[in-house]
Amino acid sequence: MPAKRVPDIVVARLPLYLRALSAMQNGGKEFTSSQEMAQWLGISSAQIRKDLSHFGEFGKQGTGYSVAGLQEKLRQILNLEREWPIVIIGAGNIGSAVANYPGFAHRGFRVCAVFDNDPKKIGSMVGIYEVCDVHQLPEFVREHDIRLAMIAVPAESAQEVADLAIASGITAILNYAPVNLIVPEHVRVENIDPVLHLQHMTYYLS
Amino acid sequence: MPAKRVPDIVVARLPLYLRALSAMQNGGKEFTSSQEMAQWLGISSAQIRKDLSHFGEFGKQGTGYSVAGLQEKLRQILNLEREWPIVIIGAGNIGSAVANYPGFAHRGFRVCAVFDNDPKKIGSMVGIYEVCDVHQLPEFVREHDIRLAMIAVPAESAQEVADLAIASGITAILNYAPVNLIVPEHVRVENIDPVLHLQHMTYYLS
DNA sequence: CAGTGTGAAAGTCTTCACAGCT
DNA sequence: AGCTGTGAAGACTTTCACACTG
Repeated sequence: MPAKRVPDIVVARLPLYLRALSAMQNGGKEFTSSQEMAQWLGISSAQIRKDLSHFGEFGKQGTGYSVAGLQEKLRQILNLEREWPIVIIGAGNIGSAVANYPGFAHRGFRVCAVFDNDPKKIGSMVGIYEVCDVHQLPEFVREHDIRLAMIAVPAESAQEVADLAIASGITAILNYAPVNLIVPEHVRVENIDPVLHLQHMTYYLS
Repeated sequence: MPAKRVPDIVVARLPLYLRALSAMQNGGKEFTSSQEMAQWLGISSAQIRKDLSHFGEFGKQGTGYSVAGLQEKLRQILNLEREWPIVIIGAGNIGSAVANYPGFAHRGFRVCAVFDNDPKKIGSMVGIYEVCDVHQLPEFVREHDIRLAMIAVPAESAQEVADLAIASGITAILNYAPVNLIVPEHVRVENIDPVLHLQHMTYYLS
């Protein structure tokens, strides 16, 4: 499918397109156009067409795109035709909230376990999950062939926990700790730090 | 300060620099260089120097940057020398986790109230906050002159809630709902959707 | 016609490489 | 020597504008 190498920034927009298409489908739409999507997303229609053109020709001239059809294509491209298991490391505020977040299930992911190193938390329930000892992480990850982890531990422990996860076979990390993780070449990290966003916005608040 | 117009992408990196500098200061460092920061952050030293050069000359040749000094400069640039009050709208999983997140206090922000529209939640406690009726939002925002809101409500209500917040005087929104908010020119929105990050990463997991 | 797919042009961002300061 | 600040070069991204198609 990736005829040539596709810029990462293009790949990053595909999930956004997918999200818009889902919303349109819920609204009962059957067809859409690059213009309509563009308006919805606040970007240019040319960009959407160009982005999609990296992967194939999914539209019909004069008609636009089938909402269901384009969704399916994007799911294929993003490897979302299967369900990905995820582990959460850290059972504090954020870890618990993420574990109970209902938004994963219908978008390709399933949280399968929550880990922590705090003896007080191990064994307790976080939603439907019993918190496991982080020492069991390697075995669990290997046994269930898990690639994705979300890290929601304090900044001080994040690197350590990431190292453990990677040694266990994790190759993609969504990191909620406010630190830059150092990881080997073959591992991808994305970060979520709300404060970074807030500090970005305060620049524009005179 | 902004000699000319500074690219937004440059502004977005300043908080990252600030975060790295804080960590260095906690580690007892007094001076650093663009190279050291670059290594820490996984970007190029030239980029850091170029970014900073938009705002002034903060380093000393041969020596580098004073960790404390550069931090102060960045705080000035980002308007972080004051503390910004924030309201949270939505007292579910995410809203509660964010309300109790200890990471705001020392980075320039203070959560001052949590709102919801669910009568079952209104009046209950979320950490140290009593959940207020969202109908009180306009008055509260005006009275305390609040500019920043975090939206953590279900996707279906997010736009409605954003409109209310904006009408009340909010001009910057950190949106946790998985939808694209449509807002007037003068309002800034940043989005956090973990699923977008996960879907981005699965592209690279064959 | 309305709307795609796409080269070519324009615009933006990053890296290079080096003069110059400490 | 070591490291900054910065024009100029290079790389990357977005937009334009139009031939073409259903």
